[in-house]
Amino acid sequence: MPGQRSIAEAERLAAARLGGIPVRHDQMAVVANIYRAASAVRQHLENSVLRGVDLTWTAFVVLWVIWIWGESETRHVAEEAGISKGTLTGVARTLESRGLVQRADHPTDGRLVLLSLTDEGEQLMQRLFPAFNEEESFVTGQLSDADCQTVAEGLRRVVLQVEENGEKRRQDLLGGAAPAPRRSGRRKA
Amino acid sequence: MPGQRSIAEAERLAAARLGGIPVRHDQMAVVANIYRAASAVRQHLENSVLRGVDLTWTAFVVLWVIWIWGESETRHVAEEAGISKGTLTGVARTLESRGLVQRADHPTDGRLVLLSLTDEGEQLMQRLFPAFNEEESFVTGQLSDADCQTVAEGLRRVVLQVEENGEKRRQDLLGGAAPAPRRSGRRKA
DNA sequence: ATCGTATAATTTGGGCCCGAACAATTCTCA
DNA sequence: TGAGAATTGTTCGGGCCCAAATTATACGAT
Repeated sequence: MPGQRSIAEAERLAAARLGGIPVRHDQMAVVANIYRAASAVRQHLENSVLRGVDLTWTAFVVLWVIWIWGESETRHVAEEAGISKGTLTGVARTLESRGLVQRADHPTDGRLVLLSLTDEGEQLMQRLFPAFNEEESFVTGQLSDADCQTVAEGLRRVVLQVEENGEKRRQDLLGGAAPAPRRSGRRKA
Repeated sequence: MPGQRSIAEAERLAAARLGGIPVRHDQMAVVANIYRAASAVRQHLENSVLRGVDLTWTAFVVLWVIWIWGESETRHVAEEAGISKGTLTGVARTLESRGLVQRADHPTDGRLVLLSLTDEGEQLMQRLFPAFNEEESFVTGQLSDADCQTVAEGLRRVVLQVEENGEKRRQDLLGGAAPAPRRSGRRKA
C-alpha cells in the first residue's frame, strides 16, 4: 500500500508534467483517496475476518445483501451488491456449492430466480457480522463519530452525483456518437 | 447502482436483525460508502474517458504511475498502483503489447525490470489526463473545494490507519495462530 | 569459491469482473 | 390471439486479482 507522501508527491509531479494545463487538485485527491481507501479496507477485511472462512469480499457482500433483505430476486442482489448480473451468477454458484445460499424459482414469474440463505449461511452471518463491524471500526479508528458522518456524507454525494447525472454526462461527452464497444467480450456467434 | 435510500434501509434492517448486538453505525456507513463511491467512480471513468481508448481502470492507473514517476522498477509501480506484483506482470504485458509501455533490464541488478512509457504512451497520457481530471471534477461536483479537502483528509486517515496498524491488528486477531491459507491458489508441485 | 539467504519478477490456480450475446418468459397492443 | 417488444438470468470471451510456488540474480559469510 503506497504511503500518503506519494500522493502529495504525485500531485506535484503531475502538475509539473502538465505544464500550463490547470489541474483540479482537490477533486483529484478525493478520487485518488477513495480508491486507495477502498483497496486498503478491502485488503484488511479479506485478510482478517474473511480469510478464516474462505470468503472473498464480493462473496461476503452478496451474503450480506441476502441476509439483510431476505429472499431476493437476483437482479436486486446484483444491484445492491454493486456487481453485474453476470458476475452474480458466478458468485451465487460458488456460494450455493458451499451450502450457504439456495436458489428457488419465482412462484408466478418464470424468468426470476430467488436467492436466500441456508441455515448454515444464516448462522455464518450471525457469527461473522459482529467481527466484520469490529474491523470497520478499526479501519476508521482515526476518525471520530462526527468525522465518520462527515466523510460518509461527502461520499454519499459522490455516489449520488454519478447515479443521478452520470448517464447524461456520458452521453454528452460522446456528443451523439455511439459508445465505443468493449474490445474484449463475447462476439456474435 | 444502488440508491442511498437502500444504505439507510440496510442499516436499519441490520440493526433489527442483530437484536441486542451493538452496531457501530457511523463506522459501517463510512466503509459502505467508500466501497460504493469507489465502484461508482470507477464505473463512470471506465465508461466515459477510458472506454474510447480501450483502457481498464487498472491499466490507466499503471500508465499514470509510470507517467508521473518516469521509468520505474516494477515493484515500485505495483506498490504505487495498489496491485500485486503478479497482477502487474499481466497488466504490463497487455500494455506492452499495445505499444504503450516498454520494459528494460536494470543496468546493474539483473533481477530488476524497468518500465517506461513509449512515445505513444506519453502522447496518450498527455491527451487523456485532462479528460480524466475533468471527470474527477464531475464526480465530485456536489462537493465544494473545502468539502473535497475534508473528505480526502478523512480517507487519508483510513488509509494511514490500515497501513500503519493493519498488520499488527491482523496478527492480534489471530492470537498467534498461523494465518489461514487461501483455499484457491497455486499448490506445491 | 561456494554455500546459504534475501530479494526480484514470473508463473500458476482458482476466482471475480464486465458487458455483449443468448435463451426463456412475460408483457403489450393491434 | 398472436406477433413483436421488453425483461430476466445465463453463457462466454478477454482481462484483472491475489498469494503461493517457482526461478533467477545478488550478496554475505565462511
